[in-house]
Amino acid sequence: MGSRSTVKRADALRSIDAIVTAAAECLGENPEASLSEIARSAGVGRVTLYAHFASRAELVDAAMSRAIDRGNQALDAVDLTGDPLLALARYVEAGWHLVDQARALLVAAQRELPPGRIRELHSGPAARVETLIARGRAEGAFRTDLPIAWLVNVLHSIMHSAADEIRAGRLTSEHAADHITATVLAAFTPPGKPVPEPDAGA
Amino acid sequence: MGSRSTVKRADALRSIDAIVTAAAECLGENPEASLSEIARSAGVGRVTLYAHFASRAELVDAAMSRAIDRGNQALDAVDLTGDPLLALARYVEAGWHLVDQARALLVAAQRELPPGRIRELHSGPAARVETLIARGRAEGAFRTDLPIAWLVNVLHSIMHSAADEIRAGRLTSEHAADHITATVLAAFTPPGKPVPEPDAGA
DNA sequence: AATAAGTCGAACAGCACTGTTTGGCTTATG
DNA sequence: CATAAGCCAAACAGTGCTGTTCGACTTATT
Repeated sequence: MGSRSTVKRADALRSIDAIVTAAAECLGENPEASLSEIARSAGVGRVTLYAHFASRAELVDAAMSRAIDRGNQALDAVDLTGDPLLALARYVEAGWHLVDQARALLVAAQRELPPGRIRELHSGPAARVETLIARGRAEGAFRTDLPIAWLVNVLHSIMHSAADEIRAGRLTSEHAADHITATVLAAFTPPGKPVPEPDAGA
Repeated sequence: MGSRSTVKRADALRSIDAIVTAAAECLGENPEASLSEIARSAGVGRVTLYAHFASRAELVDAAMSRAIDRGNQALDAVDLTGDPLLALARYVEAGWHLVDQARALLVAAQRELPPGRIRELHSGPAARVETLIARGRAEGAFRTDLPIAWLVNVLHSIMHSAADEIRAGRLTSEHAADHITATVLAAFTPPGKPVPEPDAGA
């Protein structure tokens, strides 16, 4: 689905880009932002917006897809090989930031998009973490007494909550990554084994 | 604030109760539930609802307050003395259930109520956990390298995420408490000390 | 320069919700 | 049993959004 006609004109592409950007921005601040607001913020008429996106859902989907794409690109640059503990730390360092930005956008997506679509969009990042955790388990670094899906969930939920804490002013972005890594590494440690000390990396 | 006139009549009290109950129920399923829906579900006219609650916010506040009260009562029955690890396990056992029920209600509250009010309502349960964690730290059972507020946050955010997982069908309420406790106990373990094995309690 | 594509403001219709009023009815309570 | 308190349906006004249509204007493309 998409380009019905042969090709889009340059200014149309520019408009579309501005709209999606503005959508990500507005919905990021307020998940209930109206299409009028978004159009205004994009420096574009409301009608133009409807000319490119048939419904609110379609726009939210586009904004979310772009955010995920950007995130995937950023995550591609992260080295997830070597010591699973350090790899996980690197992942957190790069990832919590993305989660922070996409936070409210996700809220909007959860309201407007069917749940299956959300999971579909998240499948990329999720797979990355899953394989990392699986490897860590195979090497004895991570616990095997809890399902992988649960561990993935714990990681993301802690990153999300850190984002909330920052917004509430109870946590500085300075310490966020450290706190998340310290917490998650401990949570992933197999029962009976000692919790890793922070001195290792950096 | 509350009863302006001398006393409320019995049927009025019954209506109010039915409304608040229905509100908790409806908002628990859908945070955007309209006042009409709630009134209908309460078996009461829309006008009656407005007779008792001046605004939507007022009703949400009432529903949330009651849920918190109930939660506090349930938590009062939990023994938080003795081994901090076991005490925390008992807290989770009793608490995750409450979080599960109040989950969507909280979402509604976050939209309608000022953030300060939310924190105020949560101060009861929060204080409970805080003192438990503080005691566990003093006894060397919990880590001291992360702020207490962060640990409290981790606990609640994991309980919340478990509730989400259950609703998504990826986790059974059977295993929820076990997973949460296993995760949180590990996350709270001081660096260098071994993660507690699950065989202990039960 | 011709034309198809794109943009825009204004205005329309439709919807759902909030909050209020009116007037008649039922019921708790003294 | 009298009456004040409470209940309710219907109807109203007001708001803010979505999605569409229209006609005039501008701009990219060939």
